[in-house]
Amino acid sequence: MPNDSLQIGKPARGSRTGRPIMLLLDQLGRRWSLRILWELRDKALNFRQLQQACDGASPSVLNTRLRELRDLSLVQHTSGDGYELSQHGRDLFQYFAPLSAWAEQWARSLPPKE
Amino acid sequence: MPNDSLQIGKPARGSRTGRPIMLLLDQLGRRWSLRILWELRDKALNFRQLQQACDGASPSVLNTRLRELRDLSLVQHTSGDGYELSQHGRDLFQYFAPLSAWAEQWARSLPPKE
DNA sequence: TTATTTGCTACTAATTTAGTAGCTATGCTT
DNA sequence: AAGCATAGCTACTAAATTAGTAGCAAATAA
Repeated sequence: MPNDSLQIGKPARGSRTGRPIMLLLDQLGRRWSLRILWELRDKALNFRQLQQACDGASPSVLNTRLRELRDLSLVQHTSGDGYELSQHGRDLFQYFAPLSAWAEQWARSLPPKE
Repeated sequence: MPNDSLQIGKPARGSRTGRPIMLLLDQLGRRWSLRILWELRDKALNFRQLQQACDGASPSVLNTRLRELRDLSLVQHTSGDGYELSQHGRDLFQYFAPLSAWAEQWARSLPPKE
């Protein structure tokens, strides 16, 4: 089982530097990463609940993404409640929390049919 | 030329709702999206400069991504300077600006070799 | 013991992205 | 005007990622 998780120091996919911000942008740019953090924002979800919350994302990608996010200490798996944001995950989420409101405004200003 | 850009109201890839936040998370979860916004954060870059800044991302994806981001009014193409963040793009970037510093802290706290 | 739930793994198909080449339009420069 | 350079791509194939479906093993519940 190959582990393709990102690592500090080890350059991210398509980045030669390995700088933390690049690592982060790379990870968040992988499909379902942001969504997972979003769905776990205020409650733990078990694997299948999370899968549903993510519109039925396939278990293989979801599992891969969860492994990566756990490796990066953004998500953790508890025995009782399933998956939840770790302390780092919650810290990070602070920055994204306002995005929902922002997106509503933004969307209203977009030209229709687009 | 098929246009696969995301649209408000039209559900995002893998989302049935079409809610703006889902649209946004979907777009930002596409490869190079976040990176492009990041690289354009404080200066305009022309196509090839942007390509270099993005570690040589292939022109085909880059162009696709730029088209999507332009459709979503996050990036704009000026005749003189190339690509730059639009007003919306700059607004959005505000939320990401602190991530670099955050990522540095986060990285330090990660277990080594991981 | 049997059934359910949970967290996956395995596999193939489809889609996305990478990588490379090169075309077109525009603007120099000579 | 002819040639060269630059910018913004398009086209194409190959590789990698993600989707979609089936189902298994361990833990829990009945």
